[in-house]
Formats: sequence, C-alpha cells, structure tokens
Amino acid sequence: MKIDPTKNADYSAQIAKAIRDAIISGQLNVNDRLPSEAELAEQFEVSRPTVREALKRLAAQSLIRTQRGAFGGAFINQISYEEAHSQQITTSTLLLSMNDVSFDVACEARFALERSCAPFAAQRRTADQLATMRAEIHRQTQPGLSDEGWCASDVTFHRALVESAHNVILSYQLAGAVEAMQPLMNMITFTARNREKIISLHTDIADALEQRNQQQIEHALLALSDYTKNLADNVFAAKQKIKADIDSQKAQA
Amino acid sequence: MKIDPTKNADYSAQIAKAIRDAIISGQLNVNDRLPSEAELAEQFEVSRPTVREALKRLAAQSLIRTQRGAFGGAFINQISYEEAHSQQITTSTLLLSMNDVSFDVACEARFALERSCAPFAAQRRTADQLATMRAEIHRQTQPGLSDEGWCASDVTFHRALVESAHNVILSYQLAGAVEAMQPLMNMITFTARNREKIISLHTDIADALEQRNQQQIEHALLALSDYTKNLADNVFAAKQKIKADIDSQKAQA
DNA sequence: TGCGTTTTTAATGTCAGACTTTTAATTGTC
DNA sequence: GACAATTAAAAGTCTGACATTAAAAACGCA
Repeated sequence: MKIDPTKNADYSAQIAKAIRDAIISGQLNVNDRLPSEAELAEQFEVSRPTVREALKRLAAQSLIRTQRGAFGGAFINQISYEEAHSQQITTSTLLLSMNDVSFDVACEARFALERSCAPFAAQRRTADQLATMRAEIHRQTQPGLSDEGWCASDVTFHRALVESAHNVILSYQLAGAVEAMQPLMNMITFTARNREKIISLHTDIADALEQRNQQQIEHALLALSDYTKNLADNVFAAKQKIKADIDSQKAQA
Repeated sequence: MKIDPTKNADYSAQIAKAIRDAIISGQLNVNDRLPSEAELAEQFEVSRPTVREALKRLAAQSLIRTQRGAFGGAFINQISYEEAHSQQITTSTLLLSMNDVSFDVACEARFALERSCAPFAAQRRTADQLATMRAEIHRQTQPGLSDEGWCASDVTFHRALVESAHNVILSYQLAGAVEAMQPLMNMITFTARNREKIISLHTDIADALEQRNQQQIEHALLALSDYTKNLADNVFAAKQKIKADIDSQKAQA
C-alpha cells in the first residue's frame, strides 16, 4: 500500500481511496485496526494532518471509527443498516432537491418501489404488522391531527407494510427510497377531504394484506399513487395561478 | 451558524454537521461559495486544520467541491446521478459484504425491486431498448464468452430493462440496488446448461416486453429469481460438501 | 495472593504558524 | 485591442507542539 505519484488529486484523497479499496476488496476486515496516524504518515510519506484528512473522509462514509487513548486508533467499521440507511437518505434527498425532479416522476417511482414488497407481504405478514397499520389508520381519522402528525403516521403505516415482507434488504432499500421522497411529498397540504380519500385507500391496502391478496395490494398502491399525483397537480396548478395573478397585478401597476 | 459547546463529538464532525444541515435545509444553495477556510476557522473559533477536516468530510459525501487559487474555495456541489449512484453502491456493497446477508434474501430483493419497473417498461419501452436486450441475449449465446463477459452482458441486459421504464428515479434506485448485489451474484459460476436456461428466461422477458405484457415480464422475473436462488443453493451445498470432506480427511489423519 | 488505586504510555484531537502551489484578476506593454 | 507579466487570494502541505483520553502496567495495601 503505497501510492503518491504526481497525480492531480490531493494526497488525502489518494490515501483515502487506497484504504477504501483495501476495505472493499477485503484486504482489511471488520474491526481490523489501521496503523496509527504517525505510522500511516510514514508509510505514505506525508505529514500527519494529511493522513488525518484522509481518515476523516473515510469516517464520513462510516468506513472507519476512531478511538482515542492508548491502544486506540482507527478501526474498520462494520456498517450497520441504520448508518447505511441514513447515508442513503442524505444522498437521495439531496439528489432530488438539487435536480428538480418532477413530482410525478418521484411519486411514480416511490409507489412502484413499494409495490415490489407486495408478493412477500401478502405471504408473510404477521398480525402484529397488520395491527400497526390499523392503528395508524385509526390515528389518521382523528380530526385534530396536525399535518406533521399526519405525515408521521403515513410513514409509519408504509413502513409497516414494507416490514411485513420480512426481507431486510428490501426493507433497507425501500425505507431509503420512501424517506428520501418524503420532503417532496410534504409539499402537499392535505384537506379533510383529501385525507378521507387517502384513509380509504389505506384501508384497502390493509384489507388486502389481511386477506393476503397480493393483486389487491398492488392495485391499491397504484390507486394511491394516481390520487397523490392528481393532488399534486392541483396544488401546483393553484400555486401557478396565484403567481400569475400577482404578476398581472404588477404589470397593471 | 456557530456551534461548539463541550459536546462529546469532535469539532470537525460538529462543523461538518452544521454545514451539512445548512445545505440540506436549503440555507446554502447549489454553487454557493462557503467562506474561505481561514474565515470559517475564525467564525467557528477553531484552527484551520480542524476546519479542513470538516470540509474533507463533506467532500467525501460529494456535498462540496474545492477549487484552488484566487477566487477559489469550497462550493456547494450539485450532486449528479452518477455520484449519488456510485455512493449508493459503495455503501450498499459494504453493507452486504459485512453483514453476511443470505443469498436468498438478497436475490429475492434484487428481482422484486426490478419487478417494480415492469408496468412502466411495458407501456414505454422503445425499440432501442428492446434491441439492446436482444443484442445482449445474442452475445450470451456465444460459446466462447468468459464469466466476466457473461456478467457484464447480464448487467447491460437488466439495465436496459430498467431504463425502458423511462423514470430517472426508478433507474437510479434500481441500478444502485442491482449493482450493489452484483458481487454476491458473482459468487455463482455458470455452467453451459445454467446459461442456456437463463438465456431462455431472458428471451421470455424480452418477448414479454415486446408484446408490452406486464404480467409476463413479472412472471419471467420471478422465474429468474427462483432459478438463481436454486443455482446458488446447489453451489453452496457443493462448497459445504467439499469443506466437510476436507474436515473428515483431517480428522482421520 | 488478590484487589483497588495510581502512574505510565500510546493514541487521537487540537493548535499556531509557515511555506508551496494554483489560478484568476489586474496591470502593463506593444 | 491583444498578449504578457504581476499580484493576490485561496487551497494544499508541512513541522512541531500541546491537550485529552483511555487502556495497560505498576504499585500498594490488606
């Protein structure tokens, strides 16, 4: 492990890459300890701050964790579902917010992905998960529920559906995708009538799940996707109209 | 933006978090320039190396890019699909390799996710994507094709299927999920007979896509999933047997 | 001998200040 | 007006020091 020609990348980036590659390729295993910063500095023939910058890059990706004190150092981190998950969400959220993806496209993707858990959910759902979903539906019917409360309940409901597929990878991927799109979804404000309709669709999903009817689940998810898209279209059209009105008022003045 | 009490986190981690939050919340916009390292050091009341470590953390997540020279500095990076994608893959690949996920679970998730593009693929597929898939199937029939060539062709085939849904978000999420599981998939070596079977399933998919038959696509994907799982079971059973044989030989000696 | 306390030591975390390199804007010259 | 030299601002890097932590080793006492 020794890389430092006159490439046009920073030393710290090169060193981080070298170590990262060693981890991915399996040369370094979980809980292995890296050499100390001073030793790495010597090995790579750079100064300690440079090594530290490289290590911070790796720490940002949860590839290593560091521990102070004697016999401390940098250790290869066993990345957990939670860490991976929160990284996915950060990345995806930023990607969406920075590349002005249309709501329709995002909405379509979100529900299509969720749909992929339907066959397993129908087979493997437990009474527990069904109960969670029923409970959330009940919460959603409460008249005093705030917008935040509504959204939180919505997330819990859909998460329970995903979990009922009993596949950790699917849960991880879907939860990431769904949560990343939440900020977009939150752009819609729901009226009482909107909520009523969504609750009825949620009930359809729960009923279908109870009866272990895969097709019904998928059908209801599709309906939910279409309804949400429609809602968004109206919201955006209304916003557009307000903006146009203001503009024309300005033009008159 | 000023945070540095006696928390038990590093300053550099705290500073990185503060800036990251500002980006995610939209206080900082794409292509905005951060203050220079020296100015940040003053603002946060830390030294420049500490600020630099924070910035390297953000750079590792592609949240900022830096430019040297006068009027250079750190700029909020507009994260591209490619960057986001490669980050997802790194994270997911490590997650899988470090948490010994069973092949069955991963395989199930992989094809289930791919299945979610079926309805849109059936509607929107172009002749172009269909041609790509047919071409890859043809390549797969070549007798001299290496294992690497086979896998590469397989990836291209499935990517074309995903692309045919014409939804960037779906493409991004699915490509990430599929590629992350490739190392696992590569643990299987395919015999000529295995390949033949897979090619016939690929042909089923292409035919169904040509006829815009969503259910057929999903059915073929499910069959492919089952067949792959089966293959893997056999491979692992064989490996297990070899290991057991060696162990018993050792015991005798 | 065995257990609790203190000391040592090997790490990371942080700092200050200097120097190098890059790069764009400015200025100067033809 | 176009091209060349200068300047300045910024990141990148280095040296050397000190602060803080935490585990291991040494010590002391019963």
